[in-house]
Amino acid sequence: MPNPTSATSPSRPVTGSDRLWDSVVGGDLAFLLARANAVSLGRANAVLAEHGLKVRSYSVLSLAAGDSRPTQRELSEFLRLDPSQIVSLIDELERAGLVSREPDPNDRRANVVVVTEEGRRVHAAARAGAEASERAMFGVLDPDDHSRLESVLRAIATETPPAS
Amino acid sequence: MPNPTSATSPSRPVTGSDRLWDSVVGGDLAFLLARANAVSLGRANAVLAEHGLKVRSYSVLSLAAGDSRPTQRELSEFLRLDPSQIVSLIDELERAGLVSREPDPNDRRANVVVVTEEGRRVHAAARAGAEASERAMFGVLDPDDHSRLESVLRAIATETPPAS
DNA sequence: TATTGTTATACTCTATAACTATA
DNA sequence: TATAGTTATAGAGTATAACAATA
Repeated sequence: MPNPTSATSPSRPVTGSDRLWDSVVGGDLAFLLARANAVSLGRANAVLAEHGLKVRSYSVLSLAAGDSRPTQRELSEFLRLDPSQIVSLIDELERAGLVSREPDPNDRRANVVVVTEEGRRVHAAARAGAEASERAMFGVLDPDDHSRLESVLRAIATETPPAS
Repeated sequence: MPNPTSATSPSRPVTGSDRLWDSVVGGDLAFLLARANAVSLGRANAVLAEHGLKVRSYSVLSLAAGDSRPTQRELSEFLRLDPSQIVSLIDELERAGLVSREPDPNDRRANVVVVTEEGRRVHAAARAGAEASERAMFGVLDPDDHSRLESVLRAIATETPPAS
């Protein structure tokens, strides 16, 4: 399979390194996945920065805004982040007045994360931006391809991690 | 769309955080992309570790093994890593005797990275492992879905990065 | 004894700037 | 004046262990 960039992105200034696409890694799905993710992450962070958020804090805010009253432990499991990282993310969101910690009535060890009114407003605005950015990347897909991509990614994403 | 993990990964122990899939992020393509990439990266690193490599060093080794004699600058551009990161990656590979730096006859400022015989052997073995691991993840796709996924990812991956 | 949130620490990654030798 | 490789450094991100309160 010959140089794919020249076919898919003809307007981009061609650099000398484009010839390296003709290598093993160039056709590697894992490599493309990493690349695509980097682009996606960069765009999302750029959009979210306008709302004082990053992908991480936006994820936590979204989950809090879902009114499911997650505990920090649940956030940690779901986002696959260490509990200590959740602490700093919530500290940050709490300082910004977007969420607050409430004691879990079922377990006095646990905190439950709830969104504030301000948090709801910021989340709504940030979500609109994030979705627009997502449409800019994935919107070209017809609904069929879109749902196919979603199910493929979900299948990989929900595979149990390497049994270490 | 209700809890997808229970549908796609029924054997995984169900944790309390699975209920959070019913949130905005749960259906977010960017989120799924990040997850899928994390899984893919983790598996690749686990496999490559058996050969003393990581994804980064394997990529450099692969490009060197492609006999295209890339300069460090080209590797930096292609892999989107800072030139200084390429330096340490090549230092590492050179110490392990897998690649060597040769002066570029066309430009005395530049080095060209070439694979050694030992590097070729290690690369062949590592590549076999990496491809097996890739088949374990993506092999379930029929050829049609496989090429569709490849073209979608490539399209996103080769988009020009956010015009900062 | 085990678990939740927390703190502290160290280690990897990433980004930036400066320097040299060439162009 | 600009570019290739290198070095140094600081920041972000990540992983680990320990601790107090609670289960």
